[in-house]
Amino acid sequence: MNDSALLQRHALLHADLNEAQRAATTFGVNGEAATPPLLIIAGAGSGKTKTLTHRVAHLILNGADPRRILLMTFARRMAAEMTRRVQNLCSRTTGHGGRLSADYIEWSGTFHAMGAKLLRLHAEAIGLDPAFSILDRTDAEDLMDVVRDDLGLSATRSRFPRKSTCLAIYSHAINAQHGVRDTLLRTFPWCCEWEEALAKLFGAYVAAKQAQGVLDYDDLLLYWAKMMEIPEVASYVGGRFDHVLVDEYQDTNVLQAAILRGLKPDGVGLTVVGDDAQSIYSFRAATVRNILDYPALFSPPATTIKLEQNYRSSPAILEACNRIISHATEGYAKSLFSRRAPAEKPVIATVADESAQVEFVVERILANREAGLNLRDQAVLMRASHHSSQLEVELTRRNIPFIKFGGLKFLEAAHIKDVVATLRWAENPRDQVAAQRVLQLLPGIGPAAARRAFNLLAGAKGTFSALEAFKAPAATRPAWEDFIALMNCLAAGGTWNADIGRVRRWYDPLLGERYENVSARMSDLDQLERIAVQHPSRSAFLTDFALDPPQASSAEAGAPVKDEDWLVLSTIHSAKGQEWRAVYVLNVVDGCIPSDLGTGTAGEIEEERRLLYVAMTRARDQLALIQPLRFYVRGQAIGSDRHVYACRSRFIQDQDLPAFDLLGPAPDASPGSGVAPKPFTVDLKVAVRGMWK
DNA sequence: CTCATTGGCGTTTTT
DNA sequence: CGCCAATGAG
Repeated sequence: MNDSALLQRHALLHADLNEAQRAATTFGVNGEAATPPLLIIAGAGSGKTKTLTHRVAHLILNGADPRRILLMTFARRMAAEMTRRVQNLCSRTTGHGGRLSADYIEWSGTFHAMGAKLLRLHAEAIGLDPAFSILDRTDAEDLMDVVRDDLGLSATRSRFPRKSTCLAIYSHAINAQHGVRDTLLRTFPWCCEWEEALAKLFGAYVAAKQAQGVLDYDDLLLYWAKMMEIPEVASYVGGRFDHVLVDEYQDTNVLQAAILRGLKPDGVGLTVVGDDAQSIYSFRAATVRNILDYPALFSPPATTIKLEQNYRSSPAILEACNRIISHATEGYAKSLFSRRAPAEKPVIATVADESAQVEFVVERILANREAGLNLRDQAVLMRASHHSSQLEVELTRRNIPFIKFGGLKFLEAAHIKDVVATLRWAENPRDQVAAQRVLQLLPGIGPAAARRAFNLLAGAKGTFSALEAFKAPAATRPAWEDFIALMNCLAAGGTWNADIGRVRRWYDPLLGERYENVSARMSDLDQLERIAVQHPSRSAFLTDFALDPPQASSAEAGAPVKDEDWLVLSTIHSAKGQEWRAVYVLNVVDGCIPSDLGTGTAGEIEEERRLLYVAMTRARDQLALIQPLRFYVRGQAIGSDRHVYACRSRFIQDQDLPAFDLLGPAPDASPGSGVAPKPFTVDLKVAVRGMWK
């Protein structure tokens, strides 16, 4: 291809970008010269993904080697989407895919996935077992529990933090890089009295992980960061990549920032993208300071480019969103604008209670479908996963297909964990959590026997035949030989295609005895099997499955939904980066948004505000915020009707109301204006919570 | 030591 | 109410 034709094609690549997008796409790309650090502040709906993919394509078309690009995104599916789009752009521009297959961007995924890949690659050099297994959160909690028992901390006159809290504290300490004391003071003040015991527990937890050759999620970042603290290693690893690009930078934590600094100390080749107004993961120790302080990290400081034109939402919706975020205490120096045609205002719908909310949402969804809007163009968002349970019942009853993101994951269903644990134990015989789980599936074996059997194995270098020496209880004996044969066979390896089938022949009968809903669970296992065989090896499958479990749970819908069209239900957190033509936000009341668990500090409240902002900015054409006036108190006898009244979310102030159409009984209207059951407004939830103090 | 039952406690978001 | 942990019977 001659030069002018090439130029034309490149012009094509940038043709549908606005000026700021084009600047961000081409910034610093100049032949062989170094690419200085860049920060792209991308407002909601401003074409962030488009800009980032164009930038990657632009880099490649200007000679960057795709194998030397590191592209980190927030979730695995965003990574897949992005590499696909990069490939499309490249092939569209060069005429053919040529050598620019998306496979060439080998280093694309979440921080955790990239950490796992890098650590496995260098495992031997840094003293890790290359076959390390990865503990998901519940596995890590279980291990924490085992260790806590060993230390005798369970016997304290109760009150010792529960295993999930222990892990949360540990995790926060790692990710924020604070000591136990600081972490407790800042984030878990009610656990301060246990500082010493917790420190001991964490030490033992780390030792246990190392003895068993397992890493938890935090280790994937921690060991990576530790690698980067050694200058030779840092420059070796950093030298592997010419360009490092990070999406959703506002939701990274200090450990991740340290990794980036280690990779690219002078910022050359580094691009980060994010929106400080959409930072919603501080519970995971993410800090908005990362993105705010990024430019000053380098000298000269990194260049900042802002994308402020919103292509997603109608002006009416955008106007409402801008108002909501404008109340944020930290000023966000950004003003989104839209050139889309005007459209209907977003709606605040006041309804009597949660049942009426369900009714309202379902009716609207169906009306929209009648009017030509597919179910998949619509989504229902909520603060907490369980807020949609009533709605799920109703959708099922009416045969409206839906898929739910967030909340309980496929991986967390007990029967799935059973099968995966079996594979994991075969892969890593030292993995105690997996071992205990598998052994206790056998009749007659409880925690104690499982432990004895596991210890037997530890002495025998992990050959499962050692289990023959185990004096199995009478109830176990009939099944024992077969079980050993199974594990031996799995451990021998080399038969990955048949592995799951083997496990299931052994496990399926047990499943019937242990659980209800056998057929639904069986079909989950079928699905697991389908996913599994798409992976080249057991190790690849286990890693992928721990880091990126299938998002949606099929528990609800049973079997039916292989339809083309389905409605999306999602937590606001899981809705990040997505958009729909019509969006419904449930329970826009104080106590839900903001959650009454998240109103401790001013910072927490600000994050809840951003959460509402994220929810609202997902909408393209239609947005409805639903506000039930009363909630039934949970945890009371059936038939009684204790309830509490709720107020509109504090984030929507009276002066914002002109940006909305108000439906139903006027929310927070002056007393006596037709809202019969609402002669006064109080938040009884505070009083009800007080009962627990 | 296992398995079933009772009683108490707390109740978000996720890689 | 639903989960988890401690308790009691076999």
